[in-house]
Amino acid sequence: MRGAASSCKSCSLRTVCAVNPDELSCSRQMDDLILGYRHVKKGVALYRAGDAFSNLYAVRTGSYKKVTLLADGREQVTGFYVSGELLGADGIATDHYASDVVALEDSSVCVMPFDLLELLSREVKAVQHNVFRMLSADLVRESNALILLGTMTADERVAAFLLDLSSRWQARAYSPNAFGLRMTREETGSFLGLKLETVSRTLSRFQKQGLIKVRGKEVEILDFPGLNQVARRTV
Amino acid sequence: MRGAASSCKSCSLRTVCAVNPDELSCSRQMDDLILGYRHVKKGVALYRAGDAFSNLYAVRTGSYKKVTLLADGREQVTGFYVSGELLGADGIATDHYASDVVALEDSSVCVMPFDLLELLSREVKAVQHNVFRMLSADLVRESNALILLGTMTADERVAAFLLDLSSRWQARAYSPNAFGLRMTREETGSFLGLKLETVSRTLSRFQKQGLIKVRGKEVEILDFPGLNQVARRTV
DNA sequence: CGAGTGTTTGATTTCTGTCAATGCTGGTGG
DNA sequence: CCACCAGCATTGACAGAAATCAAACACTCG
Repeated sequence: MRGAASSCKSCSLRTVCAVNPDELSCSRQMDDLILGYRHVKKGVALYRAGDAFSNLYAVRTGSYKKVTLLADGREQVTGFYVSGELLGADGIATDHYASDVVALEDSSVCVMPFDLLELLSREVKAVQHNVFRMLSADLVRESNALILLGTMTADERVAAFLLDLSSRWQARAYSPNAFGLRMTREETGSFLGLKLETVSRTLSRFQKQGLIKVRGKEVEILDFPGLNQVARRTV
Repeated sequence: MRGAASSCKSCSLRTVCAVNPDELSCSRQMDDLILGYRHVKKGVALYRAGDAFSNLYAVRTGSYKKVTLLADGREQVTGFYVSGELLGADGIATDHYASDVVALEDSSVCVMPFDLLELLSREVKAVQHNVFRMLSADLVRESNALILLGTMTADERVAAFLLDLSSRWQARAYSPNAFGLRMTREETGSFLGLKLETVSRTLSRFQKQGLIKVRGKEVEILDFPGLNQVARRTV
């Protein structure tokens, strides 16, 4: 467990926090912003729906699922988050978080007290701009998820899901060809608006078609153009 | 067409712009912010995906649909917007709008140049806080739409849709019992992830069940508890 | 090594989409 | 003012995709 004294200069999220990672004056101020790290064990909630809102979080390590609950107990995974992504923005509107965020593996976050972030946003234009951009990017991400759920078939959803994961790993300098799914088939299905059996069947069929190789949670993409075609994207 | 000189004091959106509508100093500053009004004829786009981002818009009168396009030409309605609601936030992330927004009837918006909004946000804490809240509220709204598309049956979607419209009309001091749908069955279906025939059938069945009365675009809710039950909400 | 969770696969059902025909309504122009 | 037209809505019959129910299998973690 790292202390609050850790510097943002060593944080892989500097590019998230600062518009320009070379902009030292900014990242120095980010040091004031990051209260510290918080480690979250697999299966444990970073926060729960209804908790009083006070912090935004930036994923440092590991991965998380965001789960939204219905009144009748049904729940849906509304997002997966990996390093560099922002958590907690759904709490700003009502001063209470609107969802549960649970670690899919042992993970950690940077803790950013929102009042400090507001303060810093007022002082440093670049920080303000970046906070707005992060919130807006969240909106765009959710819009894309809406399209996925609203207009796509099961095949298209699974293909798009794999390609999305691939590009996110690539953006983090990991292999876009082979990666481990952190989530179960059920969680994947919940996110994609499908049942776990459908996800499993679809992955199996993709394998038969030579598009991918699956073995449990390990996935390898063998045919990107083919998968893109299934997802009906223009490469 | 009103000019830029119009005052926010006479704008129905003051409660959106200012945290506290009585806070005159704030609303005076909002006058500087609102560049002016823009009228949008039925069927005309307020902005299109890819347009350079420069303004946020607050709906003054009328109603709008937000449409997101897929690469292959398919499109989905990702939201309906009425007075007091915020448009354009999806453009912040990339400096280009990510969707089309089209007026469903002759409508108007307040134009808020984003750079001015950023400036004012840095100067006035209350404005900053409110902008964050509006963006966050957008996120929560989209999360709810995700749940609708991800876990609900056709009946539940249509019931939830009617109840959502009802509460939005009520919040604007219109009758929550009877209102006119501004959107076609096809647009409704696109938003709900259903085909227009399914929407039509479901509405007809709800009417047979005595839950609502439909006549074309006119809807009257006869049995709120019943409709809530169909939507599987806790009143 | 065993228990329990997670995954795969199969058989069947159900819901929603698709295709098709008809009807309504509001706007336009003669 | 009325008739016509085009877009929108309703309804029916049928097909198809994904859910459900069910069983067996594979990991992984004590």
